Amino acid sequence: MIWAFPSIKLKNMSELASSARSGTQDRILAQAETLFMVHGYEATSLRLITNGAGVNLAAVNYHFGSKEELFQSVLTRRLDPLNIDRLKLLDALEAKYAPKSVPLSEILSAMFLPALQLGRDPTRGGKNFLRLLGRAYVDPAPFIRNLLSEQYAPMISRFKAAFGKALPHLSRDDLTMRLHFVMGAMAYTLAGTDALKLISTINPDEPADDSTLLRKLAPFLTAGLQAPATDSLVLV
Amino acid sequence: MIWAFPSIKLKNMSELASSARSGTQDRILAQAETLFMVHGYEATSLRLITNGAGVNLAAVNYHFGSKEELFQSVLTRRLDPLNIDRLKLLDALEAKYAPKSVPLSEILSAMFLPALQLGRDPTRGGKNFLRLLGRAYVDPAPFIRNLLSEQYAPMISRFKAAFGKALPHLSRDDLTMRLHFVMGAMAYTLAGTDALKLISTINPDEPADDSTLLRKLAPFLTAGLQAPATDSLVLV
DNA sequence: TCACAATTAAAACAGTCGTTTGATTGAAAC
DNA sequence: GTTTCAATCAAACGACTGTTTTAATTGTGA
Repeated sequence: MIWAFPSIKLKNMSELASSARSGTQDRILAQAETLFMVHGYEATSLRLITNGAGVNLAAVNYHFGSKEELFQSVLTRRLDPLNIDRLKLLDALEAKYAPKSVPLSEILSAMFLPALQLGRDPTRGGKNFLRLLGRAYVDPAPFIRNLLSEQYAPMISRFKAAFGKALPHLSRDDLTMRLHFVMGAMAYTLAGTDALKLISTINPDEPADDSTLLRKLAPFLTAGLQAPATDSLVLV
Repeated sequence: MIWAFPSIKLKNMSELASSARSGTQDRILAQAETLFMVHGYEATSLRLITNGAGVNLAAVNYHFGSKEELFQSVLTRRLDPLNIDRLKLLDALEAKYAPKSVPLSEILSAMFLPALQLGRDPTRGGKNFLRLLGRAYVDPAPFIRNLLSEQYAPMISRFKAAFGKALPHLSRDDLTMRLHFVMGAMAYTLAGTDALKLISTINPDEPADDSTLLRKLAPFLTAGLQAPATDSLVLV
């Protein structure tokens, strides 16, 4: 193996331009994004990706090193900018309301609006990537779990602090669990329209698009987060 | 192939007893339940299952027919009784409150209490099965999606009607979406404690067990379902 | 004890998997 | 014009996949 990651070993500007010009990396990433979304990580083979992208099988290992690193590249190239956008919005909100807490609905907006915009922008992955993200949240593969927790740790801790400030009546553990529920509802919503069939046959003429779903999700989560902290179930 | 499913071809009572006595089917089911839970369907090989169960590799195809049918057996042997319990509770509630609607928190109890009891009963799968179920909800494999929707269709439609009666202010589509969120939060909660690491480092001395999580989930969902139906996000 | 079925066992089947190798291409660099 | 090196290619690597086959073994009713 001479260079596992030739695209990283950039000596000058012309090489940067040429590596971007070739397009095989982008074709691989685009095809992998779609196939990982449809079939999941394990069930997607490199031959399926490379055939669909019209490139040689060895191109994945040459450009990305391994299948796991390809998946990581697929995820981070969209997720990094998304989380940066989220934190920028939260920064602006906290500056605006300081020293008071940011209203709950506004914190949720800071989480959702960047995802909504990304979902409507095909050049940034669009709906495909949102679904891939939702599936990644619940994938059992250890390297995906580690990848996501590293990728999300800074963003989540910032938002958790903001939520805690806006919801002073919740204990630390209660807040943790409720954020868990928020992530779950969001991940499941992103993960797939086909999962909707579980609940009911929705009107096929006007399919519930992802942006509608996300908009409907916000008031649901706001009310859930604001609920009193008492247990409502009597255990048997 | 003489008999693909010998356990189904039951000629008399003694044969039923002997097939249950052998124990290799049960050992396969137990091991498969654990491994499918930990690694997911695709990443779990039959050799991993049979080695762990201490049985011959061919035993899976002999007793269950195929890997997919093994997974189906793992799922349905727990899920069928669970959903029957849920519907029994809902029946009792509707009889008690008829002709008025069942209170929201009671409907949610009918969904959660049977799952809570199952989660605490190791002889019925316990926590392992609950996590397996949470993962199955979001597995991309088509046969798992079909399996679940068939398995859940009657239960969901009954509960959806009850929810609709208790939440008359919601349109049909809004109700559908909110039930979608409910299922998502529940699936994500069941799917894994390790997913909690995403949100925060929870106190390792007192790990949030599944029953606590489910009890905390109910007030969250109750408030979310009762939220007004207006969109709270201004789109850009 | 015999016969017959149910079950288990070892081995091979025909593929697919991710990855690596070695040769070939093509375009800059000197 | 030669050198150089990233990029691409076909081909093969060894390991693993779910499934099937064939044989041996077991347990049970006649």
